[in-house]
Amino acid sequence: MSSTLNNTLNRTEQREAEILDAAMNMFAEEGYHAVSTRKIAKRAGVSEGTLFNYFGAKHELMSGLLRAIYAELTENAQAVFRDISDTRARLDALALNHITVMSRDNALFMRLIQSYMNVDISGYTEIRQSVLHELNISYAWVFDFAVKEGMQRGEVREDINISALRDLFFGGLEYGSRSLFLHDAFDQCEERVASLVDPLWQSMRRDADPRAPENASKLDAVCERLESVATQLEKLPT
Amino acid sequence: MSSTLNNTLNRTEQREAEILDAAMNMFAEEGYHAVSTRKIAKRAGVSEGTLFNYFGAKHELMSGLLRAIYAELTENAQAVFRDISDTRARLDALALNHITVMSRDNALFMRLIQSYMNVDISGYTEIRQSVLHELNISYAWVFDFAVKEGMQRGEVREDINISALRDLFFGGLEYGSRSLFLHDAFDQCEERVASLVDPLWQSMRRDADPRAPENASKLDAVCERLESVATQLEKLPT
Amino acid sequence: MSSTLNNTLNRTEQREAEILDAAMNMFAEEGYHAVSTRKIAKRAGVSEGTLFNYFGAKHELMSGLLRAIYAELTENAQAVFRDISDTRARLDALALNHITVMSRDNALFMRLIQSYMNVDISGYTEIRQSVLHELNISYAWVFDFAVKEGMQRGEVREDINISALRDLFFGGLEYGSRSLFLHDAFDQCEERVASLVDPLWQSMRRDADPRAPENASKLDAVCERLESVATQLEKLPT
Amino acid sequence: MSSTLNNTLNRTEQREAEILDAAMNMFAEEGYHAVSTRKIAKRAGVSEGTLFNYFGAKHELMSGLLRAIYAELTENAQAVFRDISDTRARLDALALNHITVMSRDNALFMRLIQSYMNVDISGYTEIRQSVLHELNISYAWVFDFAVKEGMQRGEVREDINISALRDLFFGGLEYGSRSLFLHDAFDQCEERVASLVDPLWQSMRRDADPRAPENASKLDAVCERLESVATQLEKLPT
DNA sequence: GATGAATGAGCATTCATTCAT
DNA sequence: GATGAATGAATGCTCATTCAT
Repeated sequence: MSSTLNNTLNRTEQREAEILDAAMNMFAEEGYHAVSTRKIAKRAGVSEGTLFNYFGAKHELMSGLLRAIYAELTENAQAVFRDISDTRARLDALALNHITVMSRDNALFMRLIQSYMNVDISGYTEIRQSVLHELNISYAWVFDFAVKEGMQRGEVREDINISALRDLFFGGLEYGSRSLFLHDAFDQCEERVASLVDPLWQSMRRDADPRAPENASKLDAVCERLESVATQLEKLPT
Repeated sequence: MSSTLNNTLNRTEQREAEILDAAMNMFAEEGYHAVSTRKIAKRAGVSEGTLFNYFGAKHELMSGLLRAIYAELTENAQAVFRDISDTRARLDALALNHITVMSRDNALFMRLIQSYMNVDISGYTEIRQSVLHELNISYAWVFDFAVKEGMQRGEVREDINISALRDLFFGGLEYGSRSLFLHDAFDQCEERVASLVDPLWQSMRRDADPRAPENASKLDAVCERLESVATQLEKLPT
Repeated sequence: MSSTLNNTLNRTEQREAEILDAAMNMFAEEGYHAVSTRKIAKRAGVSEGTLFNYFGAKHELMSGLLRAIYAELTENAQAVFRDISDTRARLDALALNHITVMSRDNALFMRLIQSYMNVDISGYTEIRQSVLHELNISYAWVFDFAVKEGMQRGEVREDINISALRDLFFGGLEYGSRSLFLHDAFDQCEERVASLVDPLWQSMRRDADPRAPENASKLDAVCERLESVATQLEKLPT
Repeated sequence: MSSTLNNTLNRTEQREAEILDAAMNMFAEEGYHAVSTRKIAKRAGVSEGTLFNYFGAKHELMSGLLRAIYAELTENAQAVFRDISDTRARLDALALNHITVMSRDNALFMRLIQSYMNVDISGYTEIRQSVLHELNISYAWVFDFAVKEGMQRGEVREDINISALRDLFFGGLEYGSRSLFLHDAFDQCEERVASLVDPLWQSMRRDADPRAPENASKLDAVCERLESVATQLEKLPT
């Protein structure tokens, strides 16, 4: 994370990044509520007073963190759109980006998010105003954008339920990320990403499903046979 | 929840259910850390001492709750297997069950789960021993069971990545549930469930995908052709 | 202790003894404040309610215990007076009795006493009314009695400070007992008792100090010599 | 105690001393368990938070106190060794120091010690590691040092049981201190100290005991006799 | 006589936050 | 700008004791 947040700037920005970095690691390791501002300050090498000079409240550390992470996620996504134009390849790249960022620093990002639900939201009615929700919404755009461009290019069908596919996409990635973590299997990240994206892609792509090769070829065989029968019939004298 | 936990029993079981009920609602409304044992006791109409006589620690309220919910989920799943044998129909029913239980009582179950991640798990290394994880694992069986039986009956292909599909299934349901909540759209629960299950089902079912547009048009063409052939044949002198 | 407190009687006395026995062991092992009435009841195999039926308050368990122990101490002391008449031998026997009772059951009696200071006495002004003080006073009689009888028989000097010697006697035994405990040396109990009593005995016994044999015989020699010189001088014609 | 701990220092040391002072008095008056940190903080004029900023736990107040007291005891003892060289005089001075420190501030030091046994030690097996034990051991050196130097100078016999005498010394002082307290007799402190040390000194000193009454009267007789003889000799014609 | 569920005041300790220096 | 001592409300939990059954 250091490398991400600490891109050298002036002194105060440096400090801010150090504090955020410390908070990031500690929240991830122990959870939001288990970490005191005292400990964060100590780990960041500043006094408690200074910490509160930079971030007016503990929960602002959390928002700061989330913003930084979503910023990174979004930045990477933009690069994906710039560099890749095939829709399927874009989805793979977005998924890989998501799961990679979420899993970096010991695979603890999801912990942050989950911690935050309790911090930021003190009643479900408030969820709509939460920082997390706002970020989530604005980031979810990434999936929608890829899919809609795919439609325009004719790669993606128009009659899909985009909202359901989005939920499958992000939900699947979150669970998938957890699975990888639990099996210490981050080296299989790419295969897993492919396995997750594949079913979604099949259900949204315009072209025939190459996944039903058996049926397809059966159908082909039938058609062929039928064709020859028909041809023969047509040749018959009436 | 009340209706679920309070099936009349003896006095102490009644009490236990009342406390669990109060805890359930308050955790859901305000989050685990935001609710004190004091408040839970008051809401349950007992003294704090009594609360701790029933549940030795605050986090045991949480485990108690989770266990109760997973028990219900599992029980319902068993009914699904008993009453339905078609695999696709089973997946729909399991998904509906999941999303229904998760959403009941103000749609806050997911909140509980997420709260719990921070309670139960104070370092990621511990996740494997957590109550939540244990329950999750033992419940996830439900998806695997449906799929494997589907394979035995020849309804489901054998070459699927069951783990990835499972993550998509539960992750998608979790996000889907959140979406429904955010749009106050629980009345569209069934459609949404169908939309979520559909892509997964398409990618695992054995038969050709009738949805695949290419095949569909091919099939249409074949049918048309066949029709005309048949017509001609009928005109043949016998 | 069981054997001491449980001399079979009727049912309720039996119960009372069982509770006292449990309390004794637990107070000794963990200290008065570290043991709850719940735990004592459980160890004694009765309900909490029953415990309070027998002993109206927790601190009465303590008084009960102390009374039982002092009763035993006193009883043993009476046997000493009955069976032994030599004062030095009596002091040795009393000391041995004291240190033995104090050390029995894992050498934890002193723990009880010390615990009790804090229980019973909530201000130093109250010490005079405490059960412990009362028992202490009435038991301290044992030392005074031995010494005073020794005086009457001429074995003990009349000009001693009996109060100071008593403090040395009991204080020395308490510390001595602790020393034995700390060195796991209860097998050397008798030697230690002798070493403790000896200095006190020397300072109170009437007869010449056999410890200063050198000086004593020197004095005898001088006296003898002087006597003969004097006798000779008296015989001289003036 | 105020005078001892508050020797003006900087602000925080001052505060620390104030808290320790409050704790000292309250523990002494009411006992460790009967005093809450709330009350101590109030008496010290600080908030509870501050109290815990200075002393991380209640029991550290106790250790802090004990350390301060033993430090004073040890310091005074060193002065005794510096200023006095006669062994008997040293023992008297050490005893007076001990009983004075123990009795200061309402004669409650022993209360502290005894309280502490229960705080620090939750099973007898732990006694050896307790702060109190450690302090006790390191302070007991004071007696041993005096006695061993006495041996080197030939004032003290070599065949004594130093451990037994040490137990009599400290045990006697503890009980003696209690006696003085119970009789409101601290003005007789010095006589009492002499009475306590005397028996011990007699049993360890090298020279004959001039106190032995028998010898004394014999000596008186001899002196008388010698006087008369001398008188007669003076009358002799030279 | 025995039980054990219920009580609620009390406890040690934590923590985000402030503010004088 | 930085500090860190000070705060005090709040927290999870314990426990001796009571009393309806």
